[in-house]
Amino acid sequence: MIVLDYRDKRPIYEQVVDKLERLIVGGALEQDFKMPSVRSLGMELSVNPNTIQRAYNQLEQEGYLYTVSGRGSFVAPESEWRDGKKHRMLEEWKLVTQSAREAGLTREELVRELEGIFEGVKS
Amino acid sequence: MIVLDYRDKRPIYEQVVDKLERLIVGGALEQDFKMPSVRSLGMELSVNPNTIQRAYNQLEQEGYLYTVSGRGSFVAPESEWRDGKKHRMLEEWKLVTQSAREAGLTREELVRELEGIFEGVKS
Amino acid sequence: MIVLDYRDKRPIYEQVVDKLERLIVGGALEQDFKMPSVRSLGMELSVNPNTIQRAYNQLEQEGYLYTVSGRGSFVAPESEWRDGKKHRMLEEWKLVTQSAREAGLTREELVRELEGIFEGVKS
Amino acid sequence: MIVLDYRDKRPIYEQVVDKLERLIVGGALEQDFKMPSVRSLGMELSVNPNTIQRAYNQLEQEGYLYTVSGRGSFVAPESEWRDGKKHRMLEEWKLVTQSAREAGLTREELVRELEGIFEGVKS
DNA sequence: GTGGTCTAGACCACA
DNA sequence: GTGGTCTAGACCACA
Repeated sequence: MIVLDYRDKRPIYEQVVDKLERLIVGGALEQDFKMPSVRSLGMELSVNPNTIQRAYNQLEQEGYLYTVSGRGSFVAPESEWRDGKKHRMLEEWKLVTQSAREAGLTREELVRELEGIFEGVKS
Repeated sequence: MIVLDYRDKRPIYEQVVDKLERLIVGGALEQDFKMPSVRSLGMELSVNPNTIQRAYNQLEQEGYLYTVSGRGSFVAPESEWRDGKKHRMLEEWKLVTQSAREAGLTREELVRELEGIFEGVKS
Repeated sequence: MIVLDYRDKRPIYEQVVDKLERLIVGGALEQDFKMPSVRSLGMELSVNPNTIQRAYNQLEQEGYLYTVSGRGSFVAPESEWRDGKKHRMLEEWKLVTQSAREAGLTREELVRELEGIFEGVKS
Repeated sequence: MIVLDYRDKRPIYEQVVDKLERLIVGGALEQDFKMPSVRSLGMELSVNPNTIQRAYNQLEQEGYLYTVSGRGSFVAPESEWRDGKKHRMLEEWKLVTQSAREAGLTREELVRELEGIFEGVKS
């Protein structure tokens, strides 16, 4: 399901959050999909269950998961997280773009890169 | 010269690096400008000189400062850091833009924001 | 694991970097080998953990180690450092050879020494 | 006579030693040439006379200069420093070559570089 | 005075 | 337990 990169400097729980978030945003995990238990995912990744729990908690807080006590964690409907995610990404993107401008990158360069990244994507 | 944000969760030395880097990249500190000594800047920010030292070290490593032992630290010529900075910013920008696309932001939205950010800037 | 030379005028952290680098380059420490913690190596060498930390940081920056926060530091795969190391060594070697030439050493003398150093080594 | 590089990390007195040594070894300063006074050279380089004094002391110790009290410092005859210099350079060269070998550089690579460095030099 | 190194000791996040 | 950060304080080389 996920592969951790031990050479990544971010804490493990954050990597887990990131990977799972991508799977959900990318549509690989559908609404109401039952997530593996913290224990079993911990086993699979050779990671302490506490670490998985922490990741699940954060995902729940950001609206990606919902928990039914005694039953487990499930993927939340897109409406729960879609706007928050888009909004946060846009804010981050604006900050980075601002910094890019200050570092001397031009509008033309960035537009060109943008075209490359969106190539073949229907908006 | 700079103001620390104690709500920022990043370590102090990293904030100092970031602020000073912005001042140098933004042109507020010119080539060969003598930086305050680690002791005096430490006093000014109510921070241990070692912490400032660490920031200066990192800035030197990234080409923003050069140090003459026993004399002080000075702002390096733009040629030392310009290209590295642009390159690193572009790489970061591409990653964030990629993530923005995955979060559902469209080319049109990003181009519109781009225009806003570069408004009135001659490329 | 290593022995410090207190007559050496280089700073301790640099000696530690040097010794560990040799162990890694020489193959004595294999990929993914778990390095001793900064605390335990500090104890062993009667040196402050901060000093070891500094050495580990530098080794990480040069690609010899990778760190998993809360787990420890590990030897990075050879691919991470091999090329950089060879390149830096070659540059240093060229400078020293240039100086040797200026000091009056001849091509013949140096080739002879070279043969001695590479004696019995299959290229 | 000499130009200092303030971005060089070595202490200034060491740079001065190095530059003057090169001038002497390279034959630009002949035997018994009267060196400028520490004061005047200090003025010329915008450097404290103490720093120059320190450089002169070291050069005297290595046999490059001799001092006649009240008269000044003079370039020593080649016989005073030639062998020591060659010997020290050869030792350093052997160490660096040994390290180059350990880093994976081959005899063939080094011989090729050697030919480049000695190109057109009569031994 | 200035940067560079080091120690002892503390507290934190993470696992 | 492990690395990461920070402080207070010390001593050194260099200028």
